[in-house]
Formats: sequence, structure tokens, C-alpha cells
Amino acid sequence: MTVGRIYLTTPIYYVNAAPHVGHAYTTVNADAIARWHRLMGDEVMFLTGTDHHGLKIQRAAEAAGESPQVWSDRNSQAFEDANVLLNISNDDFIRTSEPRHYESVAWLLQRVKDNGFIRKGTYEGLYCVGCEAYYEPSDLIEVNGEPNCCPIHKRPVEFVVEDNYFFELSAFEDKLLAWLDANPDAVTPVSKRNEVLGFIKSGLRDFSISRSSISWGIPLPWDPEHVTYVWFDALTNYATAVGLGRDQERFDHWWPTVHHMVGKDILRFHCVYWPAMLMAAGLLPPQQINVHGFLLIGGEKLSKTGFAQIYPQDLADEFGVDAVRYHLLREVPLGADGEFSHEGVVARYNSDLANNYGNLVARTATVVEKKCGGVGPAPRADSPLAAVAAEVLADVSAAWLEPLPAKALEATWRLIRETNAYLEQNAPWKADPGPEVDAVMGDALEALRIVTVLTAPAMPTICQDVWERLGLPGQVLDQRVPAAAMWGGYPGGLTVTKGTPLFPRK
RNA sequence: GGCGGCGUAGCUCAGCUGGUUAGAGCAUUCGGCUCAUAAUCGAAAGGUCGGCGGUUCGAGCCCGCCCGCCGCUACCA
Repeated sequence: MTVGRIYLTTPIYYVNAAPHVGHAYTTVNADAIARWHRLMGDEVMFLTGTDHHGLKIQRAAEAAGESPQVWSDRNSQAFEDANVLLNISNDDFIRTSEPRHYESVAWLLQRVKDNGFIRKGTYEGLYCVGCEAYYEPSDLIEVNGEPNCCPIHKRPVEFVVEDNYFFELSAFEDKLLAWLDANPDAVTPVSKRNEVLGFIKSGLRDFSISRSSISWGIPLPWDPEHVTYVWFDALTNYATAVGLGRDQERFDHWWPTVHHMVGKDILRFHCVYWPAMLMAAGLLPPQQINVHGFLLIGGEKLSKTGFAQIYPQDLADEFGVDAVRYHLLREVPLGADGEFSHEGVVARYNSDLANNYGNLVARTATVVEKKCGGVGPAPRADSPLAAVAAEVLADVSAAWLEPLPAKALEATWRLIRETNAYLEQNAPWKADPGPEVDAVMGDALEALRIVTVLTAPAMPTICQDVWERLGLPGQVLDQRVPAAAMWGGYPGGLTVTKGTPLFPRK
């Protein structure tokens, strides 16, 4: 299966907090998928970025005595730094405070309004002056016998009526259901798709898209007294980056090949609001939205266990960037929540990386050195490993496209295990140098070559290292699957280098 | 309350439209090997497939009830 062209996104991260493993989880998964598609020869655009608007940012900036622009841009840099650290291959990095985004948001809003899906209305709510925010009655608490108090400021909220513009989400129930019905894979995994369906079927209500009480945001084109409130601002970033309203040709090139990678907390906005907004503008909804769960530490959501936060830099210092990437991709499959622990990282690092992959490279190189004069022989066309490799390639390819990186890596490791067993069975270290030993070692080298191609999206740097140890020229990332992962690609006659352990045991 | 999902070896999980002795990885035990990062290979052990009842020639997979756990139930980024 070839996709041909794909536009991948991560959410834009709110610059209110520093990047942690949760962000890394989403971003690394999206990155590996993007790299897999490049390996397939697909034309790929991969976007990530940061969300700069909203009251929290405005407040935090004020508290710091800075403009929201300066404050948010500085915090945004931390996310760019994290991307560099984690070897993220994004083609663009968007900030919602950029002029291009203001242009695209204004264009989209005007278009939706012209199509008749934005109306003026009044937003009535319980407003806390201290928070400058509205609350739902269920959020309020009782303080000293006084009901309806703000949970933060512990004082009564006020009933306020504010002029707002509303997006007529209610007009899109049928269209959204029809879209999901016609595109069973539009939302993955199925459990999340069901949630979306349930939500839509329960009835959709229009939502407010503007605020006149906030100044840090994008003004509405037809009423500059209001700034855009959340949805049209944040979600539109995906369209901004490919030129919505500014470069029609470019936009048409990439839309709607877009695949969004999002956490389950923002599922509804991406699977209901966003498609409806696009439809309202006469545009097509996203091709796919991949919803993942949360990393848990001791059963608790990462972001809520403040003291227990783990930062990518610390993990990278201890295990190396590629090992961290591998772990994030392999340990918790996309979809459900999963436990993240230091012990878990160590265990998987030792078993998968040090004992299996790293050690296979080491033992193979040593035997080639001792029995083949350090020159890697060519594999046999009819090697028993050839059939395994073919199955693995098929499984791995399918898994990356689901997309389930964890499943893809698990399938890849099968070839590593089979190769270790193959070496055991043939025990080339016992035999005298000759055609038999050459054949076995050629097979092992070929299996390693294939494993390394298939693993490159997950661990680009280590795999390039292995690529060179095998004596192969060029860049592993320049290889193209499936051709480059088919049996028989190792030419033989190349100098094999052992080198130091790729993954020293912990 | 409503809607949805989950509960399978010590741990993390696979098990498509029901069909011979229920699978994988890790962990454990035993044995082999010694090329390798005390890595690796083989074998074994380990499960009343949450419980009860039903449909069926036959159910982990279908139906009903029960127990336990979780998610969503909107303008919070």
C-alpha cells in the first residue's frame, strides 16, 4: 500500500508549561511515522508547533512584566529545543502568534461567516472576575455556606451576559455522521471513533468562538472588538502551515492528506469541531485522526503528578536519544493509556536494545572478523531467514500504516530473534573458514541490514551507525522500502566493523 | 443515570467472521553454547480465558444476568 503523499501533524503545544515526556511521546510517534513514509518514498510534510494565545498566557506574561508575544515566544523555544534533542524531523514549526496564522484564521472565519455558519448571540455564564473566565455550575463550590463560588478564588461568581459570535456546530450532525460512516478509518483506534460517534449522536450544540473580554488573540475580521476564542485559533494552525487563504495551490497540494496525531483529551475538538469547521468553509475534513492515550506514572496522568515529571533531557542523558525514542514508540502502543516507569525503560533497553539488537551486531561483526577476514560475505538467496524477512517486512509495513509503531517494532524484532537462533543452530564460530561459514554470516549480515532499514524511522542515528558498521555506503534513511528491505540487498565484499557496544547494558 | 470500552499465564498484552492439546514478549526454572554487551539458543513450568446461566455437535470468541475497572457526558488548552 502506497499513500503517495501525506501531511502529518502533532498538536500545537500550549507554551504555558515546559515540554515533558508526554509531549515527547506524541511528537516522537508522529516523527517516526513521518520517517516511515519518507522511507516509503512518500512526499511528506510534518508539522509541529506551539499555541500562544489565551488568557493563561496573557496572565502569565503580565505577571512576568512582559508582552504575551515575547513571553510566549521564549517559552516556545523550549519546544523547539526539545525537538532538536529528540531528533524530530519536522518540516515546519508553527507559532499561532505568527502573521501567517492571523491571515489564515481571518480567512477561514470570514469564509465560514459568508457561508452563514456564524451568528451573533449572547453567551450567558457564571463568571469569576478573578479568573476572568466562565464556569459551569458543576465546577463551582460552596465556601463558608456561600454557594456558587469559584474553586480558585473561593468567592462568588457573577452571572454575566456577553455578546459572542457562535459557530453553528448543530448544523453538522448529519454531515459528520455521514463522513465517519464513509470513512471508517477517519478516527483511530475504533474505541475513540465510538466515543466520537456517541458524542455526535447525543446532539451537538453551537459553541462560542469569540471573546470581547480578552485582547491577546486574533481579532475577528468583521468585528475587531472580539478576538477568536480557542477553536478557530488553535485548530486552524494545521491549515495555516500549508497556506490556507494565502497560497491556494499549496493548500490544495496537501489538503486533505492530513493525518492528525492527538491525545485523547483533545479528541472531540479534532474529530467533531474541526471537521465541522472545515465543512462550513467548504473544505474537506482531515483524512485521519490518530488518538492516543496518556502515559501514566504510578497509575496517574503524567501532567498531574507534577513532582514526578520526567524530562526528555534526563532520559536522553542516561540512555541516549535513540533509546528514548525507541522506548516511547515501543512501550505504550498508540491508543490506550500505558505505564511509564524508569524500571520499564531499563528493562526494555537491556532486553530489546542491548541483548538483542546491539549484541547481534557485535557477535556478527566478531565472527565475520575471525572467520571471514573482516569482509562481509554475500547472503544466500535461499536462506531460511529470507522467508522470515519477507513476512516481517509485510507485517512491519502494515503496522506502520495503521499506524502502530509499537507493533511495527515488535514485528521487526522477530527477525532479530530468528537471526540469533539461526546463528546458534549453525554455530559458525565452531567451523573452519569456508563457504559454509561465509553463507551463514552473509545471511546474518543481510538480516541485520534489513532490520536496520526497518528500524531507521525509530532510531535514525543508531541505525546509520550500524549501516556503516556493516560497510554499507550512503545513508540508511535514503533507502526505499519495500525494495531496500527485501532479501538479497547485502552485496558482500564490504568491510565490517565491530566498534564499541551500541547500547551498553544498564 | 446515559453511551462506549475493558477484565486471557507473575507482568504487559495477541487471539479475524465460534472448531483439534489457548499464543507472544518479559520475568522464573533446567539444560546447551562460548562468537557476543554474564549476551544468546533450547526446553519446562505457569491460565476454572472475571463469575453464573444459556444457545450450539462445539465458545475465550454469540446471548442474558452479576461483579470489578476505565473513558466520554461540551465551550477547560
